[in-house]
Amino acid sequence: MAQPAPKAQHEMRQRNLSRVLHTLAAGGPLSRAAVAAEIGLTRAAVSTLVDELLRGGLLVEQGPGRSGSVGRPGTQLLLTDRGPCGVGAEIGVDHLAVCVMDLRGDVRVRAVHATRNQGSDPAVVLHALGGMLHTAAERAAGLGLRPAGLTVAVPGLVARDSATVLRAPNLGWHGTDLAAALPTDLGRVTVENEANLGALAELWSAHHVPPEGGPDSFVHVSAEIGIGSALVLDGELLRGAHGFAGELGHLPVRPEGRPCSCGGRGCLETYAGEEAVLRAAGLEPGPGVRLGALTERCEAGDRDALRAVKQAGTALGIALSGAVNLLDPRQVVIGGSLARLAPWLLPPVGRELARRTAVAAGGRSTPVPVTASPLGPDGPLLGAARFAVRAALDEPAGLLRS
Amino acid sequence: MAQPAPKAQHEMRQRNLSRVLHTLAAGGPLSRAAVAAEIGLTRAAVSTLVDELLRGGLLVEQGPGRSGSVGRPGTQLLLTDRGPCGVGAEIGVDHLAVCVMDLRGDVRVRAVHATRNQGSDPAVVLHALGGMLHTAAERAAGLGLRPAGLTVAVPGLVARDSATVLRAPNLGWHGTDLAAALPTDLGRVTVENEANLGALAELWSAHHVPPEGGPDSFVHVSAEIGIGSALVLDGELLRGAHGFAGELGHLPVRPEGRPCSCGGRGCLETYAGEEAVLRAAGLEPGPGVRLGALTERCEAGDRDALRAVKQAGTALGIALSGAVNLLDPRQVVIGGSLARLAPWLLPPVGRELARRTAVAAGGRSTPVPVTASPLGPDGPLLGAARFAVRAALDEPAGLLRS
DNA sequence: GTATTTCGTCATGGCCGTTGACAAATTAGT
DNA sequence: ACTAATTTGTCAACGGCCATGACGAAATAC
Repeated sequence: MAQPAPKAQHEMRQRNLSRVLHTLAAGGPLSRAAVAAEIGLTRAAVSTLVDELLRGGLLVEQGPGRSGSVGRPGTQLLLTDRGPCGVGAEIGVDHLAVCVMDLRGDVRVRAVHATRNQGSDPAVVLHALGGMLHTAAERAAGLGLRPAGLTVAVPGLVARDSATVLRAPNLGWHGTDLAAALPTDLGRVTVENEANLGALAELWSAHHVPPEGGPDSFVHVSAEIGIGSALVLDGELLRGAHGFAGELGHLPVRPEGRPCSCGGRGCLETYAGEEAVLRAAGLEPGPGVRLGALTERCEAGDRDALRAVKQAGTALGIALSGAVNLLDPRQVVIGGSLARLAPWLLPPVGRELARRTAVAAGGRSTPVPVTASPLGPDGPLLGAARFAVRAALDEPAGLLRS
Repeated sequence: MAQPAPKAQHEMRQRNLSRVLHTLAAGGPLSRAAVAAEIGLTRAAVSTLVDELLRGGLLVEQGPGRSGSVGRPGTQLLLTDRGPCGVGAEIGVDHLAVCVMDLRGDVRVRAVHATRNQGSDPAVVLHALGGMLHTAAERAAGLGLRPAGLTVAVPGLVARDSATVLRAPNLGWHGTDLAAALPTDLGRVTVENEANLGALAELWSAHHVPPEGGPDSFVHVSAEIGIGSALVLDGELLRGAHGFAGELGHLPVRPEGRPCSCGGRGCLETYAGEEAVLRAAGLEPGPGVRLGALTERCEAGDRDALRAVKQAGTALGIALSGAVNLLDPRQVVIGGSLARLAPWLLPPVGRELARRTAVAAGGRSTPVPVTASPLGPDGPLLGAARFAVRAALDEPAGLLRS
């Protein structure tokens, strides 16, 4: 009674419109007939859907395209590069970043500011971010783009309402409602953990080829100051009952080992966290001394650095073998700023995984492949923007102009 | 062209029929109006759906029911206790079991045979099981029930096709196609890991109350000879990319500890597996000497037994804290034959979890609750039967008679 | 140049949920 | 006891949406 009963028919139409959009987003230019074959509707039905999307300005027609096969060539359909777009933002420990992505997935506007956000006042940071978003939106408007949604990547735990930062120790924020403090003219605001968005960027990126049978599953490891991970299982991000899933950094690696700030003992973070690794390499952690410095030393062949990374890799491998035994993912992806350490990190990780999962997981002959994400540190920002784009494609009704 | 294009309209109808059935399965007797309110359709639409299901013999009307509120009382609808039913079977290490469940979820026929299946010939065991299924189906027919599907619980890894047992070390089976070797007159045959079915039984059982906001997430621990677990995340069972998810027994607990049969070191199984615990308690593992014997000693206050269980609980707690940090479940459930050890197992498990996850998981004040499943060793069999029932309810088209 | 194949469109039809109204059955109030 | 109010289940009319089948259009194959 309260709400006017969701009309199952309209829902079906919306879903089919959305399926056309997603099919074109995934498969490049396609003809109506190809779309129909892909989503299992008839050509006639797809025609009406496409007409509606063309009139709404979400699709454009390219002239007849392919030849090489018999029959009349189809008119190629493409998502527009004008009109609605997604906006992504990233609040890092030492930078702010913003980018605007059109429906095709191309980044059209991008800006980064180096700032020091550790222990900062949320209001100040969010004001600065708001300014960046404002100028980015203006530049987008110059390209004929209008923002349809904003997604913000933060290095911390986000409540399941996707609006409030519960705990971001590296920023010093607790219980900050970002959605309320950011511009309202960019559409719905979604806040998400940066590791999660990095994993989604990996899942949705063009280089990522899903396995033959259905959606992918992988563990995506990243490291800002702590060690985080994101779990993509059957093509879906696992957020956890409270939104805390993926705390790889606190998997016990040596149960009675070093005490950890979390109150436990022997957590992965105390062996492979940034601070621990830097110390092991003989570097004094501090502002400016981050993983980048370690990477340089490794590239230079510094023995202490190499040894420290190897030890961290071993610890990471032990924790990951737990995750692999538990989740049976198709692969493990090293992303974020850790990706740059991959040349030295992957061998020990792979070694531990091979030791500890080969037979356990049912005698599979080849252990889980471990790869480094080519997106590297760009993952969270790109993932945020694409998250906004996909959210827009999910609701065509709100996008159709006129 | 090959297949006649799935008609999206029929699919909608099927889904709505199924939603009516599931609503009644979950919510006991309801009126048409109540069903309509529950699934968000109009009363008129639900009326046509219900008529179809009544004519098909899947529902029955009870006389007008509730009073106590104003207005005309609705005629109560109920799933039939005749007609289609689900069949569950369990192949254990030392028993075979079969049960028949009607659409309401009531067990109507049940049979257990003690047999020794360790290292057995699959053909012999499956022949015996086939005989039990045959007599169970006959008894079901006497009650007016006709089997609509069979689900088999096995203590081993099952391929993602849900038909083939890849590896069941306790039975000594490898690559056995069960679906092909069982009676074909019981409907579609599904094979599933017993731990997974135990977890689903827990998820679907009447005593299980889902959290206010959406579906539940939990880790369900069980132990046949090895230590297995099943992961229910957001109301869905996680099977893993190869069907091997939940191998809790091979999480590293002491990375350089005891060598494990899997080739790794310090796996949970080497500390908390049945054989390890029995030895630690001073019992010689062997046929007939199983966890039951240990339970008796604990009940009798045997110090060695109590100490062994406590140590196992500590190891289990360490492994589980890894799982909890990674997955952020709403609770941990101890099921299967382990449930009987719960009085002695839960304290050390809870202690380790409290130490190692309290702050890590974002400062939540109360650690994850750990409970014992009241279903105990019945879980897998009941889960199998209910799995078959739910599969039937998912496809009303195949159930409607005449 | 004709046959074949494929594409996109059109008119028709069927299915299905909604809308709005109505009779039936019960409770609340006088 | 009688009326008003409320809720239930049903019916007829309506509208939306996809399927069907046929058609012209545009390319290739022989």
